Amino acid sequence: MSKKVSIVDIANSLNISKTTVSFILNGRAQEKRISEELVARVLKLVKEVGYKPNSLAKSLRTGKSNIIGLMVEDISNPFFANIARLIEDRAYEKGYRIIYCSTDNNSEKTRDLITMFRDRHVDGYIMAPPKEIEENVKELINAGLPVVMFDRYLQGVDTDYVVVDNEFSTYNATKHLMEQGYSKIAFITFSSEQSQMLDRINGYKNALKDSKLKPILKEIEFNRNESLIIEPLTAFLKKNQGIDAILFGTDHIGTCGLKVIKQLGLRVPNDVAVVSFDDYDVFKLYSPPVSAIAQPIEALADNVISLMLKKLDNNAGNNTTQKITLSTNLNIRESSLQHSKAAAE
Amino acid sequence: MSKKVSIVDIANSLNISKTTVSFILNGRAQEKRISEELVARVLKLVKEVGYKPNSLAKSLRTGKSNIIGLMVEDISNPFFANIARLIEDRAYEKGYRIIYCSTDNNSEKTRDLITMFRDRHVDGYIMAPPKEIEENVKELINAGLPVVMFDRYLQGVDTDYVVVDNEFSTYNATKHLMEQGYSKIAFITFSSEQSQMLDRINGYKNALKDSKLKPILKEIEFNRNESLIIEPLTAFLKKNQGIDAILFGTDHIGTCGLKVIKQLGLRVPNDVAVVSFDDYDVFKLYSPPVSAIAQPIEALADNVISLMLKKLDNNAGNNTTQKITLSTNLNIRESSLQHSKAAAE
DNA sequence: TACTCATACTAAACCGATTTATTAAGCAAT
DNA sequence: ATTGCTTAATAAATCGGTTTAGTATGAGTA
Repeated sequence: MSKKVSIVDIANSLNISKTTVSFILNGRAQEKRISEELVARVLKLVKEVGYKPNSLAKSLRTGKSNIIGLMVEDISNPFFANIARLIEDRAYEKGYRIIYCSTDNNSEKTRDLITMFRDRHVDGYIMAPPKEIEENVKELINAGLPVVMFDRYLQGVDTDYVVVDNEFSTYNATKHLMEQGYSKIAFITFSSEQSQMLDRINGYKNALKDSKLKPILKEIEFNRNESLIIEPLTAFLKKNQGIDAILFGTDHIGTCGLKVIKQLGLRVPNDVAVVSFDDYDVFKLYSPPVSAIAQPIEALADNVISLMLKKLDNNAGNNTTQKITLSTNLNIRESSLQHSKAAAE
Repeated sequence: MSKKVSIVDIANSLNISKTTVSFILNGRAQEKRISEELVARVLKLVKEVGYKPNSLAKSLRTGKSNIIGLMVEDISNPFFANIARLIEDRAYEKGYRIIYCSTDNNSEKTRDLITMFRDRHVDGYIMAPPKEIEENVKELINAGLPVVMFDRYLQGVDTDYVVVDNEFSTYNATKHLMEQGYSKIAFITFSSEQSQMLDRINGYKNALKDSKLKPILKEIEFNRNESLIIEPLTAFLKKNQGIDAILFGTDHIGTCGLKVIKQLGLRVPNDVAVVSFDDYDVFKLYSPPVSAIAQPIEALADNVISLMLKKLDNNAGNNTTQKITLSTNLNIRESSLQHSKAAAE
């Protein structure tokens, strides 16, 4: 019905120029020596008719949008959903809005999304990057656009990022299992060449190396269809019956793993001990409760958004990058306790 | 570096008018009788330099953005995260992008978000609405903007929506508990005046009424801080020790409920049987597995996006609204089976 | 009186597209 | 030779803001 008021309508109503209105609304009244009396009249009318500047037009002219693009692997994954939520909250407080989307770790789709973000003039990019987008990210950086990564980073691309100490986390969790008397410890995870996963694998291997134990590594192809994860997992566990402990690489694979373990009727920890990366309701509520490597989600989100806001502030300024590594917390629960011949019976 | 090419650059390079370029790129070359030879030359150059129209400018002129605004209660809640993900996928296939955000069931924030969406010219609104935004939604509809609701709807606002048969779902679940021999059945849920919750409560009450049992209804204030949910829940369960079964109103309250039950050392289903609305990994993996009312998430998302795309297509067209109600599935698991004095011992 | 300078605004260009209205050239018919 | 009709293209207006460059007015001063 009422076809939204524009800045021209405001100007005409008061018989003044839209320039003046613009200056007033952008807080440049003093600088431009506009009389306090006129400022008051303009603000009054603006409030009365509920005028809001069209941010599209604004963005077109200024090149700024007050929107931050956030790319996660999969928004339906609890880890990413929670981080996204916290980032959204912090950004909102600072007057920024978030557009988010899931990359599915698909490089092609991600490139597509980057161009979409780009021509929507988003002010900054926060991402958990898939592989093979190094060149695209470099382009962004060369164009002077702020980029912050989290969860993982791209080798050879100099950006700010916030990650956790993945290598130590799995090292520590594996050590814990060894201390509890387990020796045939498997690491099951999604196959990936991403930094975080390579680090997790290294941590696991190094811990075993200390005691000259052999790694048992199983990598599973990610698939949105859960049964395609459960299937190879089941096959693997059926075959490798010597395994006495499993470390899962992410919450999702851990959850699937528990389903398989349950289905196979294995007792935890008597038949097999379990530790998973990422803490999650499922692990806390499982019987017995499952030990987990908890990532500091709030701190992650806080650091990510702080870095981004800092970069947005001094847009021209220094281009030193910050690389932040946070530590995790190993929450030890019953699923990974005492394994000895005596205790096992 | 290279300051993005615009339509003028393309036009100048070929010594033609930008109008011509625009017509060609929008598939109006035939209609505008532009020679095939010129069309070819333009398309060639466009591909060569990788020109992409600035969608901000496009939106400003056309009023269309190819963006759909999606407002959920909380993106970190698995039910909403999953729906959001499915909707995002479907929309993406059709060339639409999604901006989503969490309302927190906060009417003030939601109004704010609506204005933000509005001046970003989103083409359509998909929402799980909080209360007291009837007027704002009516405004959208009056302005001819497509609105589709899901999970719940607003009394007195005539929009398309997709919901599940909440009333029958809880009726059915309650009946199931009664058939299994439970008689002191509590319904625990977040307090809310929203349609879906009122229906769930009604279904529960009606089932009890059939057998002249007394309802035991506990409503808990939602809070992002989990301990503020756990606390009153614990108090309630400690006080009402006669309860032999609980029906939880959502996945979140159900998860919290399980934490409390575990903490209090109650056995399921011997001390207390459990059924929850929403199916969720936690329920499938719990020991014993928890019975749940599964919403047809894919069907929900499919219907929502289909309705939206249909409305976007015939933007002018008919304004009949469609109200779709889907049925749920009661997945019966051990947590709600056989209760009798004999079986209980 | 003429010249400078501050004050208080404003006209017009611009961002990058779409869309409306118009035109120039060529040809056929009157 | 004029009119009329295609064809093939374009100039200019528009969307709704911001920003640059400029103007009208009156007071102060040499």
